[in-house]
Amino acid sequence: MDSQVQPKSSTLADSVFEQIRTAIIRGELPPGSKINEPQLSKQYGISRGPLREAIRRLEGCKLVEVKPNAGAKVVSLNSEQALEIYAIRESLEGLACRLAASQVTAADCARLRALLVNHEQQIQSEHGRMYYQKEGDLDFHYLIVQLSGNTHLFNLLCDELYHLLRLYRVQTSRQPSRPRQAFKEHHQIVDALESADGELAELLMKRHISSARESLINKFNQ
Amino acid sequence: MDSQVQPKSSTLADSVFEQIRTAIIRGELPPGSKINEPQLSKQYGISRGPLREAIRRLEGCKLVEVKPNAGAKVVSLNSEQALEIYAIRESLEGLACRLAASQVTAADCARLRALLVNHEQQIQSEHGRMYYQKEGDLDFHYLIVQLSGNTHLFNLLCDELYHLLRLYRVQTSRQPSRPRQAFKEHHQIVDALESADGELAELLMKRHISSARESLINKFNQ
DNA sequence: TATCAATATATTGTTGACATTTTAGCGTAT
DNA sequence: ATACGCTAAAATGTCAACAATATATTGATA
Repeated sequence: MDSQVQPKSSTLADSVFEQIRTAIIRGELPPGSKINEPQLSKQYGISRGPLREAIRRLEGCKLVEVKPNAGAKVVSLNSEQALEIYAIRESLEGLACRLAASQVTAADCARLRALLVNHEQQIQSEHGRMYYQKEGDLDFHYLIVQLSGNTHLFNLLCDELYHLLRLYRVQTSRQPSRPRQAFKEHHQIVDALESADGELAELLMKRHISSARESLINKFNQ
Repeated sequence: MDSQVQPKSSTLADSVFEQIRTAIIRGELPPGSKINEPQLSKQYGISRGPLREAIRRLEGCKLVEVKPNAGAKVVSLNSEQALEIYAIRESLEGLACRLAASQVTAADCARLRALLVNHEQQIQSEHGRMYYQKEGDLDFHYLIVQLSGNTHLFNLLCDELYHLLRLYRVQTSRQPSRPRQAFKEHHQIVDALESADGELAELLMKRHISSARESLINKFNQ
C-alpha cells in the first residue's frame, strides 16, 4: 500500500527490478507466493509495462517462474535443489580460489584478514551468537570471487547463485552453524592464498563448502 | 522485413524471446549490433510491449546488454571473456561427470557410445572435415550434463554458458579443431563412467575441456 | 450437503499513443 | 575543411485502454 521511494536509477524497470529482488531476498515476497501485477504496480507507483519488464528480468535470474496466462510466482527451493546449488557453488568457489591464488597481492590478503577479524569480533561480542548480520561470511566469499579476476564467475556466483541460496535460507529461517570452525577454515584458505598455493586453496574452499552442505543435510535429516 | 511464423508458444514474449535468441546464436544478429525495437517489432509482427519483455529476458541470459535510454546491444565476447567461460565450463562439466559416474546405467553409456559412433561416422564420410554440424560434440556434453541429475547445473550450462560460447564461435567463425583427439578423449570419459569412477571421469573431462581451451589460446596467439 | 454449470470478476496479454531522450542532419562561423 | 550549435527525426521509456484467459462466485440440481 505504501509507495516506496525509488532510487536514482534511470529507468523504472531497472529500479523496480532491484526493489522486487530485494523484497524477495528479504522474504517480504515469500517463496511460492504469486506476483500480482495490479497490486505491485500500485505499490511501486508505476504502470504494468515496466513492471512486467522487471518480472522478465527476474525470470532470467531464476528468482521467479512465469507461466503463460497464470502469472509469475516467487521460486521456491526444496532441500534437493538447495543441495544442487551447493554442489555448483563448491565447484565454482574452488575455481575462484585457485585463480585468486595466482594473482592476489599482500594487500588483498590483508583485506581478507581484516574481514575475518571484524567478523570474529562481532561474534565474540555476542557470546558466540549471531547478531543481525546473519551472512557475515558472505563478504569473505564475495571478495575471494572478486579476487579471482574472472568477471563471468563473479556475476554467476554473486548475481545468481548467492541470491538463490539466500532465498533458501530465508525460507528455512536458517542460522549459519559452526561459526568457530568456519573461521578456522577461512584463515586456512587465506594462508594458502598468501603462499600462492592454488591447489591447496581450491581444496580447502571446496572442503569448507562441503562441510556447510553436510551440516545442511544433517539439519533436515532430523 | 519478412515476418516469421511463430511457434505454438502461448505468449508472444516467450515466442519472440526464443526467435531472437536463435537469431543471435546463428549470427543473424551479429555480436555488438544494436537491437532496434521498431524494426524488430515490425519484423516479428508484434508490438513493442512483448518485444521489450523478450529483450529483458535476453538480458537475464546475458545475451544482450541494455543501457538506459540507449537500447540493447547483442553482447560481444572478446577472447579473454571466452576463456573465462571456458574456465567455468571446465569446472562445471567436471562436476557433471563426477555426479554422472555415480548413477549412470548401462543404457546411458550405450547412448553415449551411440552418439560418438554416429558423430565419428559423419566425420569419416567427410574425410576428416566437418560437415554442416559444426557442434556435433555438444550432444555428447549435453547428455552427460543431463545424466548428472543436477537440474540447476543442466540449466546453467545448457541454457546459458553453451549459448554464450556458441555466440563466440559464430563471432570468430571458428571450426572445432582436433576432432580425432576429441573422440579418443570422449571414449575415455565414457570408459570412466562405465566403471563408475567419478574422480577419473571428472579429471578426464576437465583435461578435455582444458585442451580445447589451450587450442583456442593458440588460435588467437598467432 | 455436495457437485456441477453459468455467470461475474479479476488478472494477464497485447496494443497504440504520448513524453522524453538520444541520434542524425544541416547550416553557420572560424 | 573542421568544429560548433541548432533543428528535425528516430528511438526509447511510460502509460492507459482493450482483448483474452483464468479465477471466483453464484445458483441450480441431484
